[in-house]
Amino acid sequence: MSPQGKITSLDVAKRAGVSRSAVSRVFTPGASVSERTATKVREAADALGYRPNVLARAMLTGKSKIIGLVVAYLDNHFYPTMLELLSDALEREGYHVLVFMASHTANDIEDVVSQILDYQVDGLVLASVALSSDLADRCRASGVPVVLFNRKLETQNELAIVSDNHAGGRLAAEHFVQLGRTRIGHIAGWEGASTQRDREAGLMEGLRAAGLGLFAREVGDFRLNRAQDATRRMFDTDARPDAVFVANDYMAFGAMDVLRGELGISIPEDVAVIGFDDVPAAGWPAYGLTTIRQDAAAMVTATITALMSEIHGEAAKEQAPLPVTLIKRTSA
Amino acid sequence: MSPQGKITSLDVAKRAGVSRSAVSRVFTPGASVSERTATKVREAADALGYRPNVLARAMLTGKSKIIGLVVAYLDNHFYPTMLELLSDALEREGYHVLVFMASHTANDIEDVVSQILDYQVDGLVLASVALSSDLADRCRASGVPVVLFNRKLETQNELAIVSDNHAGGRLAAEHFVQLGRTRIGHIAGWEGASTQRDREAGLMEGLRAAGLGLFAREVGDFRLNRAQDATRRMFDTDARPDAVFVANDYMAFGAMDVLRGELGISIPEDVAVIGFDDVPAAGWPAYGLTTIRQDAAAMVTATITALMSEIHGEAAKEQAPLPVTLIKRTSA
DNA sequence: CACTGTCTTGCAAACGAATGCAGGGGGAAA
DNA sequence: TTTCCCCCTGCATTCGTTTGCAAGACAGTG
Repeated sequence: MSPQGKITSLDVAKRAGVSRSAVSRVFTPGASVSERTATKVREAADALGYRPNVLARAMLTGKSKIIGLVVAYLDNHFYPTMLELLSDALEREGYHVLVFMASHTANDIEDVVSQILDYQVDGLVLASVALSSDLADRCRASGVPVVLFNRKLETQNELAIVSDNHAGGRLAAEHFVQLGRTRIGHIAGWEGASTQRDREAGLMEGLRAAGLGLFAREVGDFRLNRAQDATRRMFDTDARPDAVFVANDYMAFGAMDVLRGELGISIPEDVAVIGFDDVPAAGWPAYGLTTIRQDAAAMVTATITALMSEIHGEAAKEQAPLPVTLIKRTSA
Repeated sequence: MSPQGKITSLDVAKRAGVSRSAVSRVFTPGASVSERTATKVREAADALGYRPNVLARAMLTGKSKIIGLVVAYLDNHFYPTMLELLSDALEREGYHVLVFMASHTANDIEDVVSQILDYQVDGLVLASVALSSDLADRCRASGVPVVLFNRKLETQNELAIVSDNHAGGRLAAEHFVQLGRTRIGHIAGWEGASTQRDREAGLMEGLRAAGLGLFAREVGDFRLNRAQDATRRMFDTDARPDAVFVANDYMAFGAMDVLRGELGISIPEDVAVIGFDDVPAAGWPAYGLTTIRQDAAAMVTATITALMSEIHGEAAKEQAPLPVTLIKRTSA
């Protein structure tokens, strides 16, 4: 009970009249301790306010019980939601989340991942972050399981948890067609993202099936103001689309604001809008955004399942894309 | 260069033909190493892909370079924003953020904080989380600096970073008065929160100064659906308010949705609405929410300054509440 | 009473790096 | 050339745990 310094297992051991090993065993589930010493130790520990030092344990066991999360966009509400679900679920498993922002430049991911590995994380979740192949190798080399969240790599055989983005794009196309729309525009996200490519490919396939082509296309890079600019460009013409598929809800909000607020276009009468994700705000009446829902909870569950399998040595099996649903609201 | 196992400083030392100490010193800024061995070591380290183990270093130095963050509401976009700023700024200082959700029950904060301390964090940020006084003591006892973010404790002398919530409430009142509104309602947040109390006290003071009282009051607990219920209750009467001060933007969105969508009330003609925080969505045309802006960046900066002072042993000086601004948009 | 088997428990060696201390080497000054 | 001093470097200890190993305790059985 040093006034300022930490109390160690040795302090507890002394007070309980046992060895450090005994103390350790009391706090190690499944270790062999008699009930008598266990209570003695627990009493001493409580009295002193002792708790095992996770870092010291981590050194020895090689398990830090921390999962690194690299996340790029926190302004798109899909990711805070995901973070909350992930953190909650991991806490239940005795893990915790160390957050790393990759917001700045694109190629500092290298640095970021290096820093994470320095913390001896037990696993790594990369949320909507592109991973270079040599970086992937480095991670594998250091034996840390990596899961890509909402992004996949064609070239690598990394674990990737994604929704069926292709099907989602196709659903959007089909809904537009069913509404009788023919001049369909697309506001794309960042073109380096697999999600973007898949969603757009699905859209194109759906249009083609109805004998249609893409009427207009602009890039919004998954950023709000870029999406707004994209919208302005797309509608600065006489031949305007009568429907727009926006690659995610976040950008769709920006697009709707421009359409309604700046251009006086009414939704869905003049232009129907469909987004992707189904973030909470999509359901708020101010937007009433028709969208393709990704099941964030299922994605997180799948992420954790995969992570835990890998951590426990069983190679996680490839995860099929998770199903998406068309949520009809007022914007289309 | 063991195929799977970690490479340690010993591996690098062998390859470079020096001792472990030399390697350590190369990676310790300010240590005494000759340029010649430094390059030798760096070469060997690069070749092997060596990076110092942060956990091992942490044990010895007592500095883990990790900051714990406990956060309750991630659905209110003020907090993701804050998290992004905080994480970015801390990364710049060489720290990282370990996230803990306190979303569930109220009294598991005890557990949560204990768990955090197990990780030997260098500091602790509690965002909109109430801290019992004995818990505060335990933190102090373990020598971990604690900063309360957006919440303060009357009884304790904990470091607390808050905006001038009182002034904010008063600004809202004054703006309503200036607009000629007289029947002013208030949708309160969680009543245990100091922010709520201060904002309401400021509102009341402002009203009183104009010879007014509160016309209606309901509690929304900082939750969206509770705020919507609160709005329904408040307007389920013939004597309706002509202005509402909602304790944060997040609830204000819910209130506006109910007013416009369900009750057909127009904003600001029938009812003026003012929120608090100025989250990004408040500026989106769909809401155009007039609000009291908290400067999240300044709050984060102040948080980090305080934290770093305490970590480096200089007692951080008490931080005055940060100024707030009335942002006029279309809702009032 | 002796023997064997099952539980407990302490000892000591890890884990990977930082650092005080003392010794070695080299350069500069006389 | 000698002496002195400073700069580097290696040794060994330390941080707070876990865990294999072996010994001790104790009960059950013949």
